[in-house]
Amino acid sequence: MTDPLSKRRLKMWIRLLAVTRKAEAELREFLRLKHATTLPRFDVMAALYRRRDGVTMSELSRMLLVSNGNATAVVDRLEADGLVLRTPSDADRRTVFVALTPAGLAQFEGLAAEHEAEVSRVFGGLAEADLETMTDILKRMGVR
Amino acid sequence: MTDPLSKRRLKMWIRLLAVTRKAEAELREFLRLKHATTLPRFDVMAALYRRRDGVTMSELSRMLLVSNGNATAVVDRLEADGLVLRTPSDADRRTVFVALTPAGLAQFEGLAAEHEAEVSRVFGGLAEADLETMTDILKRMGVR
DNA sequence: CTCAGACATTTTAAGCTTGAAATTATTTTG
DNA sequence: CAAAATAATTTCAAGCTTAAAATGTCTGAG
Repeated sequence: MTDPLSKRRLKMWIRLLAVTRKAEAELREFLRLKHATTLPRFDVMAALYRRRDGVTMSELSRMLLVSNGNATAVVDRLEADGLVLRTPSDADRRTVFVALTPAGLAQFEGLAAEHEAEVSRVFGGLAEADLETMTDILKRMGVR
Repeated sequence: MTDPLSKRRLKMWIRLLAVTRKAEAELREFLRLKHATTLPRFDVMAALYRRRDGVTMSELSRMLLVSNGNATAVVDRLEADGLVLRTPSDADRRTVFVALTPAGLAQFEGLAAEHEAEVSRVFGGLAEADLETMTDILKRMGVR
């Protein structure tokens, strides 16, 4: 009666993908309507906020799990808007540090609290016990 | 000591996104290297396989949680490759049915088993109890 | 019957994303 | 030291994705 293991894994994956996409779509809409920005821009700014002293482009793309070409493009647009700044490294002239500008920091701080509230709303239907269990299992699933 | 609820929801979301992106990246690489295709193409073909008698463009984009413009673009490319076929509806000339061609069906059947094996590999590290728990909670989180 | 609104799809413009190639800089090693 | 390997970033072409506008079609209220 029970599906073979591989089929159950497949079904779990399909659900995982559906739930994630749904939540992503809601967050994207929130960022667009309420803050005229996008998820990739938010992700980059959040990474730069966590590492206030600056990160290299490579670190940034590793943190966000995106290609470095992608990081370049998003940072280009944020830089054009004056929200982030590139600074060449003195020690290694291949390396570039990226950091939030004061304007970027101010914008992000306004955004962060509302983003957290929105995430909380999106997952509001999830029972607290399930929340802890999920976090636990996801932790074990690791992002090595 | 414990974070407020909204912070815990945020942390869960960040982990959920990371795990999903990691798995997606592995599947994308698998499809590209072993089968010279992409995840969006696979997703469309899988949807058409599940509904062998054909679906409309609107149904397709709802099934995949993507915009209808997006569905149009992916179907365009699959159609150019002879893997899917559009058929105008007799009853309603606004409507178009999309279905796998025999070539598309053949390709997908070859793909599906290997895809399932790959998903199984990607989530191989997940204990069976955790797998069931995840599926359960994801089901409750619903994709209303 | 008609035409205003609803509906299904495509088109468009802009941004996102990727993998690969190109560029520039550093490090290793013969 | 010079050449080769490695590394960080950008550029490129192609495909993905979205929201909004455009196009063509249908339906029902008057």
